[in-house]
Amino acid sequence: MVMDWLTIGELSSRAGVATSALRFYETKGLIASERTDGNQRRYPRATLRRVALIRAGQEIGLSLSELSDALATLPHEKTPTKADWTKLSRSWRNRLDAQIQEMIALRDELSDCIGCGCLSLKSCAIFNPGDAASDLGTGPRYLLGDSSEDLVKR
Amino acid sequence: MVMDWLTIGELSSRAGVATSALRFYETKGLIASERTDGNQRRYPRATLRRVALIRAGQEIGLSLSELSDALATLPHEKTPTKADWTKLSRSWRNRLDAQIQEMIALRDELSDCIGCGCLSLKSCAIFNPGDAASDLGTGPRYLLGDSSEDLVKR
DNA sequence: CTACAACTTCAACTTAACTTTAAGTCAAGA
DNA sequence: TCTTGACTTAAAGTTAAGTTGAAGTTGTAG
Repeated sequence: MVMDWLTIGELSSRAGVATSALRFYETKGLIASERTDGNQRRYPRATLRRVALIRAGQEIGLSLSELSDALATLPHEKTPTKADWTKLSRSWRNRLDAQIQEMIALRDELSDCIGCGCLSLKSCAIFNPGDAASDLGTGPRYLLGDSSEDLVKR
Repeated sequence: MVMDWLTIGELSSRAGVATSALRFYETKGLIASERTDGNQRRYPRATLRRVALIRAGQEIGLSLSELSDALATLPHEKTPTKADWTKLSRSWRNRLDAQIQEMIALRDELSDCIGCGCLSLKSCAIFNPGDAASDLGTGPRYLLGDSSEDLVKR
């Protein structure tokens, strides 16, 4: 007795995602459903894989809005093709690679720091405002004209 | 004319952190200040380095509450010793190393995925609920008794 | 002594990704 | 038919790490 349409509860337990999250994804346009006469959601089976992609993408570090863009190219009612997936997974892997490179660079800087004991912060890349400022848009930023000299004195 | 105490504005521009953030850090106990007769904050010079440590720790991916624990061992009014810093930076590097290892594992799984085209998700570690569930406490989790079979059929 | 920049507190707002609650409707087994 | 459990919506709550704004006070240069 294979169901072609899943209730939100079925999708929830099979995909391992709370119903509230599924409704939330739907408001964001990440997934889509049809309605019964009684106004209840029914999801096509392909949504199962769509949700799996969302989870995988989040694992990689993608935000829902980024995922929204990525999934926009895939059909809602059909399982994505091999080509679809190859394209997606390749770009995700590249992203991961870049993230890994960044973290390795950070670790190497930190290793240098340990060596210098950070009693002379001047030589310590991790404390260098110039570097640290290239972070997220919001949050603390180093102001123009600042130098790490200030951290060094005394 | 070296000042031994910094106003919040001075600390802000020298550390590259907004005054609002500094007040916020103070409410969290990450930094501490004395007050003038007129109730204005004055920070000891060592706070400069403390804020630098906070920034560096955030860069590593630590939350403020984790940093709170880490900084709790350091004196507020004095520059940390070489031993203090060595201990801290070593543990941070280990943490970074672990993060890097996790990401490399994820990338390798994803690489396998690309190979298999993910038309047989069964062999695809990245879609495996058992793995994905070991994530953050909040957010979507895979429920007991689920298997990735559900994602595979059809 | 007067301006005015810099400071003060407190409360409300921001974003992401959901969860929780309230109040009510639908579906299905006994 | 009745009784549950599953579903519906809308609004409010959650956490992190701050930012913003309002209303008032302090410090200092001229």
